[in-house]
Amino acid sequence: MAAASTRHNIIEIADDLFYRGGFEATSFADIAVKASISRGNFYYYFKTKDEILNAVIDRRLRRTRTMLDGWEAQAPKPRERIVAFIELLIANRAPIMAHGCPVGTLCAELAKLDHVHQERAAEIFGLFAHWLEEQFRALGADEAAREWALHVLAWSQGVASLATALKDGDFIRREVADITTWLDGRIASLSN
Amino acid sequence: MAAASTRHNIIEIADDLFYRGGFEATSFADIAVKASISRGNFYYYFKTKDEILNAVIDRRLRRTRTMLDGWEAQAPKPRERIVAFIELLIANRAPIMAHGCPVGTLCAELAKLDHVHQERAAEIFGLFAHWLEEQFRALGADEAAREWALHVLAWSQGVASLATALKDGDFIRREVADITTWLDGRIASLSN
DNA sequence: GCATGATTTGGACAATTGTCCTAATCATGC
DNA sequence: GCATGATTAGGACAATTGTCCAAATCATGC
Repeated sequence: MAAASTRHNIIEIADDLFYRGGFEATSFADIAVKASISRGNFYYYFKTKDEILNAVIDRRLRRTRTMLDGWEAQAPKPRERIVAFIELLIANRAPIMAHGCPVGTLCAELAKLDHVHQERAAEIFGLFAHWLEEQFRALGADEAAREWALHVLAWSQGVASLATALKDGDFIRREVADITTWLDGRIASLSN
Repeated sequence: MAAASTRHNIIEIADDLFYRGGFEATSFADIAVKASISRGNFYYYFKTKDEILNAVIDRRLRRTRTMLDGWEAQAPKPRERIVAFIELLIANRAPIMAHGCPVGTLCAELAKLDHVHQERAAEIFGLFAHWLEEQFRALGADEAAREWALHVLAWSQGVASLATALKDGDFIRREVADITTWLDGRIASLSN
């Protein structure tokens, strides 16, 4: 296999295992077995565990940007774009109930480990926050744009967190409906 | 030292280390060193790591009940009781920014580990949810009590989660103010 | 002050961890 | 078809993990 594709394959599998089992609990051996390569070959691509983590965070940053760009391309109205974000909770509710939000749980774990890459992981939140802020700004919310963006982000995180603990999928549906109602209320308040 | 107090001391230190560094990342050795006992003595009290985790969850459940009872004793009005819960976020904002919410992060980690005790840990959320529900019921919110209780809980979780990632203490203050405003809005809606 | 059980000690244990190395195998250009 | 560099394999390594044990020390009742 070409080097680039092997490398890509390792990152993809590490990404998935980090999400499902956590960063610390996932070993070199776990990734190597799942990627069907030897541990020695693994070392050829990544010298340390932090290097893989770094690559995984890079991948998530890239994929997040792609997803956000996709929503902008597909939905012309800012409201529909924000709704697309909120409904991620519904689309991913099975994995969320099993393993939580990929962003939130990684940030939480790295905070506990006091890991050097915790700020980089938090950048994924930064992407969402900035993008949501832009959407609210496009809706006409100038001063409140940042605040509302963080609010939507925090709300989603809370829903994911509680859904993981309580294993309640209906709760996600209800909260998503509430967030949407809140959003429309904000939008309505702008035209006054 | 008496056996009961040694045991209690171990649990107390394990509780703190689990919170600050996570369950998996905290080793028997870490706890033993911090508790100033030998690893052998540790084994005298707890045969497996799951046993300590179980004891720590028990302690957290007990302390949560005590805290909730305390709020009920100190504040006669349900609104003030709920506000006391919300303001936990402010009182504990330094540790929250460093290590997240003790309940949410433990539940998230145990979910990833697919740990047998994950339901027991989620019971701590259950205590808060049930207590908040009772307060809303006392305010006159019958049908909505459960929904509002879970909403407050999720909101708090989201604030903690984002504050940990962004290391933003002011964000906590703003969101706590928003939750309080929301609460008063709900209360006002009940008297109509 | 002796006997008994509770408590503590220090280390053994097999397994697993992240890291690192050497030798083999592969692909490619000439 | 040979030489060269990229890729892979397999295992060594010291450290750490959770678990477990036998022997020593302690406290207490008689």
